[in-house]
Amino acid sequence: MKGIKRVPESFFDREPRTVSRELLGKVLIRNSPHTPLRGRIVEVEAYLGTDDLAAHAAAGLTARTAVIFGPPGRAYVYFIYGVHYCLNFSCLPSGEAGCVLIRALEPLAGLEAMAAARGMDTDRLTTTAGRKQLTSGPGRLCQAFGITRERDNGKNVTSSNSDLRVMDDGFIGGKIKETARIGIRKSADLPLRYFLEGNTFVSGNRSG
DNA sequence: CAACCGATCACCT
DNA sequence: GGTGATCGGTTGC
Repeated sequence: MKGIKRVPESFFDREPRTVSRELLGKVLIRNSPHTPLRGRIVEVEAYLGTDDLAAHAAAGLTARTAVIFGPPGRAYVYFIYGVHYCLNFSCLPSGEAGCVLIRALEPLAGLEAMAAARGMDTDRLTTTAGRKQLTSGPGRLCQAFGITRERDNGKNVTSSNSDLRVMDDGFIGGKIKETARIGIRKSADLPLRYFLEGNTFVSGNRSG
């Protein structure tokens, strides 16, 4: 794997908004023995500390939110609507809350395994619309990468010991667009959603 | 201990 | 564009 660099833990030891912008274009990697999975991060949302009423951290430090208040660069995985998992990365040092929700990936490698994990026919991978179904949306990308709370919550995504990692392949993203976050009711007006403008794999209909 | 609610998706019209 | 599925975490009684 040439030209691919690890992302240091200090990358995540910053404000969620800063981490959000710089995460765009980075690569999420699942190292499973037979089929490594890779996807480029194209859409994220920042969730702030106890002041951000839309953030789980607003509930304070509980067993559920411990990862958000813990060290930076850890996977915070939660279960939502009784159906889906969502993947976040913790930001800021221990004792301070903040995280970034991963909302969409552009699939790069292991697409057939992702389709299998999602129960999709591999025939659909021949079209862009079909490939978009793999990882466009927080619940979808978790299913494609086999991400669950039981398996991944608390993992250090900057550690070479982890099978779930964030890497930098040198990709230079285009223009970053900011909008309000999706699917929340509280603090819904804050512009904390970030995505690569024009990228096909951004969730929803909006890509520019 | 019971009730409530949600950082979603797939399928329906 | 509308809505049901489905369940863990939190809160209030």
